[in-house]
Amino acid sequence: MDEQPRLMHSHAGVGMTGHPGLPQHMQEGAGGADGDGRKQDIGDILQQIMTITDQSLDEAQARKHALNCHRMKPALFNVLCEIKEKTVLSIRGAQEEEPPDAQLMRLDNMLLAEGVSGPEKGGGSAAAAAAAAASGGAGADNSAEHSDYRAKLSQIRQIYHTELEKYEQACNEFTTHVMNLLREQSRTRPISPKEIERMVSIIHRKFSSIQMQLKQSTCEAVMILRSRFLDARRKRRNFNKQATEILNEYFYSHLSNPYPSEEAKEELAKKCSITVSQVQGSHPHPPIVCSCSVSNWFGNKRIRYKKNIGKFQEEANMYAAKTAVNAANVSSHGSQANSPSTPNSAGSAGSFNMSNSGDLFMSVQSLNGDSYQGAQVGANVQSQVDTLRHVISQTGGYSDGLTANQMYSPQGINANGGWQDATTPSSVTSPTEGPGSVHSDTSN
DNA sequence: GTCGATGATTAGCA
DNA sequence: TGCTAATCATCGAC
Repeated sequence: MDEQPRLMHSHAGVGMTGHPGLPQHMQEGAGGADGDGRKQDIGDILQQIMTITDQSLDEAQARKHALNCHRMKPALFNVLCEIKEKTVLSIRGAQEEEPPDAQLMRLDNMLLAEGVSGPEKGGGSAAAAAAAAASGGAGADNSAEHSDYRAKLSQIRQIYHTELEKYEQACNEFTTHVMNLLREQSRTRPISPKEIERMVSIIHRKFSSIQMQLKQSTCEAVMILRSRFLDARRKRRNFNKQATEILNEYFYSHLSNPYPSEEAKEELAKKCSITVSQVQGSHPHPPIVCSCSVSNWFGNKRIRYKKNIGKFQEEANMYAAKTAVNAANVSSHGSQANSPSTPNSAGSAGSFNMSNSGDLFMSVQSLNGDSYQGAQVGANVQSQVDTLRHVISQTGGYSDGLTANQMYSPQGINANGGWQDATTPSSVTSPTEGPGSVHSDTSN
């Protein structure tokens, strides 16, 4: 392998005036007595090179060896190298000078930031932290999501490193192979060490472009994972039946003013087990159990109820009855169960008690009321109203305020399309204030 | 795949 | 700041 440089150097500087490394007898031009003979030598060598492929392997090997040992070989090698250098390589060289790849740097930075490359971060990546912050802290369900995220990220990281290792190994192997091949080839072809170096750098570039693809794919995978995780909060999860029932109970029992206070919302959220995964992302203070979804729910409910009262009538009816029955039960047990506080009122939990009866009355009455817009009151409503009246009269003694002749506005919605007293919903006097509030509600 | 229901988001308003 | 209204996007039944 090292024979070539040695051969080259052994002839270098021997009588060279023009081409370095070219023996003097080759530089003396066509003139002179032995000029023709030298031309003949070169011609012979070239001829042998040209016909080398036509020969058998053994013959070619022998020729090759003869050529390698030929006294003119180093000089010829140098000349060819020089010519090659001046033509092909100079063109190549101009293209090879590239600035450091900005995209590769970006990818590297991103992988580092995501914790895929570089030292492994104990708690996952910055993305995980950001995701945690975005989803409102460390809820129980979130920790599971985080661990899931971390596990997947770690998987990506592992794949990335395995692949990277493979690429590096393949790159080294291929480089060594090519270098060996070129060195071997340089015995018979004009391949200078410089060109070998250049070839190595070309190989490295090719491999780094493959590496960049790997990095790009990894970044994409991380982005997908991250977006999936971060957008999880955006995904809609239906509340379970129980939660919906609790919210509906509250809504229909506060129909005149379905604007729960913050405390009531939080209480409802707790009761409904509405978790941070259902938190509206824009809210700055999401507690572990958050009322934001409750706000959403009430907002949606109010709108949808108002838009299509008739459609919700049956539901209203059902919850009114349910609430009345609950109230009856509470009363019969001689205790006042607590329910989530009505707007800005002393709150209570558990099934909704008689404090809500004012709304219930209104709801029930409105089922029967002439002014009820679009109410499709079924034939059973009247009997239900009677039953409820009976129940309510037993529980709270509010029957005084409840007469079938009373006119109620459509479920508390005024002529302007808004709820009565809904201009300042959260500060409105609650119907829970007592029997008086029933009148105040119903008077609307 | 369609469609209604429904939770979430957004702009605009008071 | 909280509400309404419109809209988006997803779920779940069919």
